[in-house]
Formats: sequence, C-alpha cells, structure tokens
Amino acid sequence: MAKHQGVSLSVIKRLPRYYRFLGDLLKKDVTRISSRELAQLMQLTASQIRQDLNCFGGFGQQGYGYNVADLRREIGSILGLDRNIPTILIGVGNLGRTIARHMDFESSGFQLVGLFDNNPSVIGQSVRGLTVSDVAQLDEFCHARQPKAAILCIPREVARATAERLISLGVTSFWNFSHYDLLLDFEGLIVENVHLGDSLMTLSYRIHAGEQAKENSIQSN
Amino acid sequence: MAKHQGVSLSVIKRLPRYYRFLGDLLKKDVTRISSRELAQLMQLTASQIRQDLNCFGGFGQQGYGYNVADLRREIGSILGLDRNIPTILIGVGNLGRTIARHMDFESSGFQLVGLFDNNPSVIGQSVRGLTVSDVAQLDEFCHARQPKAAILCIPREVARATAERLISLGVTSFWNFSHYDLLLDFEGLIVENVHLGDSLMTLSYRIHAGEQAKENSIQSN
DNA sequence: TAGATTGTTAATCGATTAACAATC
DNA sequence: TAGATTGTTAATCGATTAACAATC
Repeated sequence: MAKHQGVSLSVIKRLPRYYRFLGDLLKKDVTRISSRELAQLMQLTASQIRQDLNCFGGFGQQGYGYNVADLRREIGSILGLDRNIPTILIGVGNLGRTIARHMDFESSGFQLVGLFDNNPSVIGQSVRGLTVSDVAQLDEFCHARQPKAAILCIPREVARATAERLISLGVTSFWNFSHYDLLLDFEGLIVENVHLGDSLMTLSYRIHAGEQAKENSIQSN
Repeated sequence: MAKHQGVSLSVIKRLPRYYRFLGDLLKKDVTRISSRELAQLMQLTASQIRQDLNCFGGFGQQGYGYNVADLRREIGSILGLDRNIPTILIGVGNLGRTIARHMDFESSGFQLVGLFDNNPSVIGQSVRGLTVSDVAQLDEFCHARQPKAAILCIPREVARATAERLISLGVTSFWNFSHYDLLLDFEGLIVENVHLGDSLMTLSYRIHAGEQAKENSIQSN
C-alpha cells in the first residue's frame, strides 16, 4: 500500500486494460497466469507487465505466477473502483444521455447523483432513474450534495465557463467530452479529456498512411 | 510530401489537437503564430512543436513563425481529412445512434454510407438520413458499396466474429467501441479502440492518487 | 543590417526491454 | 531438489528538451 506514488501516467493508463483482461480470464475460470502468458494475450512483453505491477507491490509468486482473482482485485483497488464518488453530468443531449445510460459508473468508482441541462424540453426528463434538473439549480444542488466530479457533455463554447463555475462549487474532477481542452491551473484539479474527434482523425491518418506505404512498397518493386 | 513515413504514433496522436487549436486561432483571426506562442497555448514546449511539425515538412518561416491557415490546411491534409472513406456503422443502440448523429464524419475524412443492426425494432429506423438495415444484408451491401471502414458499437461478445466477417468482406479499418480489444493479425488491418470505461477508471485512479498525495503532504507537515 | 524564429542536431530524460539472482 | 517464474537491476531504445546555426 502507499507504494503507488508518482507512478508514470503511461503505466496508469494500462491498468484498466489489465483489469479487463483479468476479468475475461476469470470468466473463463483461469485461476493463475504467468507474466509470459498474459503478455502474449495482451500483446505486451512479460517484462513490461512485471515492471508495471511492481510499481504497486509484489502481487506474484516466484515459480507460480499471478493469481488472477487476487491480481484483479488488487488492480481494482488501486484504481479506486470500490468507491462511490458523487458525480454530476451536465448537458443531457444525445451524447450526455448516452453516457448516462451506457457507462457502468458503479463499478468504476463513481455514483451518478445528478443530471443538468439548460434546455426546457430536456429538463424534467428521467434518465437512468434521475430527473434532469435546470442548470440554474446547480449552486443549490452542489451545496446540498457536494459532488466531487462532473461529466461535461456541453458545447465547447460554454465548457470553460461551466468548469470554472463548478470548480467554485467544489467540483475538482472533470470527465470532459466537450471538444475543448480544459487547461485550467487550479491546485488539485483533475481533467480527463475525451476527444472522439481526435480518435477518428487518427484513424483517418493511419488509413491514409497505410495506403501510402502500400503504394511505396509497390513502387519500390 | 511523402516525408511522413514511419512517424511515431505519439506525434500522430498530437496532430488532431494541433488542428483543433489552429482552428480556434483562425476563428479569432490570428494569422501567424510562433512555436513559442502556440506552445504556451497548448501547454507544450516550443521544441516539441517544431520537432513534430518537421516530421512532415518545413511549414514555418524563420523570423516569422507559422501561418495559421496554411499550417492548419497542411495538417488537415496530412490527416487525410479531405477524403470520403466509405464507412458503415454496426450496432445502432444508444451509443451507435449517438456516434452516428454526433460525429462530424465529413470533416474527418469519412462518409457514413450504411447503418446495420440485428434488432427488428431498430431496423428500418432513420438516423442521420440513413435507414438502418438488417445485418443479414451486410454481404450484399459490402459487395455493392465496398465500405473500407466500420464503426463497431456492438456488444463485446460479438465484436471479434463481426470484425472477422467484415474483414472477409473487404473492410480494413475499425473504429471500435465494443469494450473488446480487437487484436487481430491481418496484414494492413487498422484498429482504433475507444475504451470509455478505461478513461473513466483512469479518472478514478487520479482522483484517488490526488487525495492520497494530499494526505501524505498533510502527514509530512 | 539586426531581430526573430525556424529547422535540425546534440543532450537529456524516461520508458521499455533484457537479464538474472532470489525464491517459491 | 529441480523447474519455473517472479522482483529488480542494468542496458537499450525512443521521445522530449535544449541549443544553435541557418535564414527570413
């Protein structure tokens, strides 16, 4: 415990993937696995897996490998999935509604406690058992319920102002879908930007590059 | 041109972000920008920006900087945004419908040409001007329209089999939302996995780690 | 010309991989 | 004990940063 301090972001970004693969193994009733086997499965090196896991502690056993269930539980605990961070979602349009319905917040360490929008035709609707409130009620709600995290599914134009308002209401973490890079300098502020558009453009590049490589290889014959 | 061969993935992943920031500058009628100014804006180093851009060619001018409009156009062209890769989407549930409606395919190098589902209550619906077809018609459709890319918004259990079927029908690129890591070894296959759940878990970790760091710093006082 | 800023090379830093002693 | 596989250190690789000559 407490070994995980200053672990590099690249390692952290791999943890959920380990967690998923271990979950799959568990479903297949695999009880133990070696770093070599897991590496083959995940297309990583065994060294990297052992290195990654040892950032947090010695979860394996020499000569045996790793116990799948134990390792998964440990990683889940490191990720903090066993908590219920009170979380609100702002912007219940297409995307916001889908995120609210689709994500498994409970098993990811979050609890969705409020939905907000400024569109009168959306306010009052029920999504995932929550009634959409007017953003005008945000101050009141935050004082009462103290949400720590907010999911932003709002237009880019209002992202910054909304984030600043939420920060002033005690929200410290953002899951940001707003096509705008929240680069705010607040002590302790945590932002995960999700840029689906960037991902799509990267795919475009790679298709493009792949075709060029093919052309080049044909030319070089 | 054709300078971009074997450019590292980390550089490529930054290109869409450059593209977005340059778009913002353009809207503000900024015509020129130096690497130093852009670095400050994007929270990068000027060195990195110059290094990144020089993977593809000398877009700047000594003593002047970069022309915003020109640079943006160049990056768009490198990303291949000026194309129309025929693309289909499989799985028009909550997520699939939102992706179909929400993404700006046209300005990302793609053209959405077909939607497919196996749910009778969804088949026949119209989304983004396209009628949802039965997945049973996939073979026929692919032979006729030759889609090159597919967006997978299907349950993880059927992801692999569906991908293999699509590959056999000539689809070579996947934008995969299915919570399953497509790790297939086909020559020229390109996959972008989007794991929203991983992103959420990473946020959970960072909140957790941030709190621990705070506790530690209090202890150390 | 002088000032500014790029393109590019060299230095540094960090992350991945390899190797192996420790140990189950 | 012998075999297997970890935890951990050392070597390698790649990416970022710094520096500066080239040049607008």
